[in-house]
Amino acid sequence: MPGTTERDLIVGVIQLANLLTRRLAPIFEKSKITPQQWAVLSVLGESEGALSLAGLARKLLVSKQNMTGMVARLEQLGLAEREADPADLRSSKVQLSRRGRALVDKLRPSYDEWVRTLGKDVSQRDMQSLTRTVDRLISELEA
Amino acid sequence: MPGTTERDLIVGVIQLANLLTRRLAPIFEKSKITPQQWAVLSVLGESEGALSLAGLARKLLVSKQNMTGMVARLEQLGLAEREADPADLRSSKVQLSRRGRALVDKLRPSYDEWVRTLGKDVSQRDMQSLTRTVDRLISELEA
DNA sequence: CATGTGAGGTCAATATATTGACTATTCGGG
DNA sequence: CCCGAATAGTCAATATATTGACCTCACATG
Repeated sequence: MPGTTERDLIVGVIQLANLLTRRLAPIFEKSKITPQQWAVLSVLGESEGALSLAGLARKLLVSKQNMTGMVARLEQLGLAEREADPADLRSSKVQLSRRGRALVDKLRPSYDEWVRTLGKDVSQRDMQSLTRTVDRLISELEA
Repeated sequence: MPGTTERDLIVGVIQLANLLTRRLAPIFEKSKITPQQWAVLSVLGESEGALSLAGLARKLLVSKQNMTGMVARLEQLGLAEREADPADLRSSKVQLSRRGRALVDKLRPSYDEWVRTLGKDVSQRDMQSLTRTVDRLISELEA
């Protein structure tokens, strides 16, 4: 088959992740946040009460060191707040600031709409299959 | 459904990409290269003749600025070589060095084996569906 | 053949992400 | 009760990735 550039699944997933980030960025650009920052804010918005930094890192499957920086930047932007955890002197609790909450509420509809539009060239069945398989592979690789 | 933490497809794909990179790293660690460097070397290994930096960037769907750095590091490692393109004074051609070629040949089997083992908890049908849908979404987002 | 557009490449700034190394605190078992 | 192991967090180094700004060269159109 001449001309068929076999795209490796691994390379494909990494490229797709980069492309998603790139295409998503304009939605958040006016609010001066990045898609990854959105992911953190979104988790914070859905969590009852505050989360520890390590808890956030586990939920988003990134290293705690990475989360240290992410939260520091969100704090810098005035979107998240940290306070000491009285029950554990090592730990701190992170939560949305009032501005952070307002931003999440404001951006949520645009984000959801973008995600809905995403698979427009792909059948709903294939999109559901994709989500399921991605979750399975994540579980496999986490173990 | 209490306890069901809906994982967003976008977030899932990004997490999967990060996990794949993390789990793949040990294969390349002894050779002092990263999974992304492997991707570049692999493309160079399969291409007839040399590729321009911009051509490499297009093939791997990253910015030319990123590719500048990637190739510089591969050159630093003695795995790739650049030479001026006589047909275009702006451009240069990148190709594997002898050491680079040897490294690709050496690592190829381990990489292929790792990829084959990847979907062991997932049916072959779902893996093929995944590959197809990832490619479709990439096309959609590239447009 | 001159000029403007666009393509190839680099550099700088910044965000994301990893690991390694370290401190401080918690917690379980002897 | 105390001590070693595990957990929470930080800092530093490095790779990946983006955009913006800029230079050089190619090429088409007038």
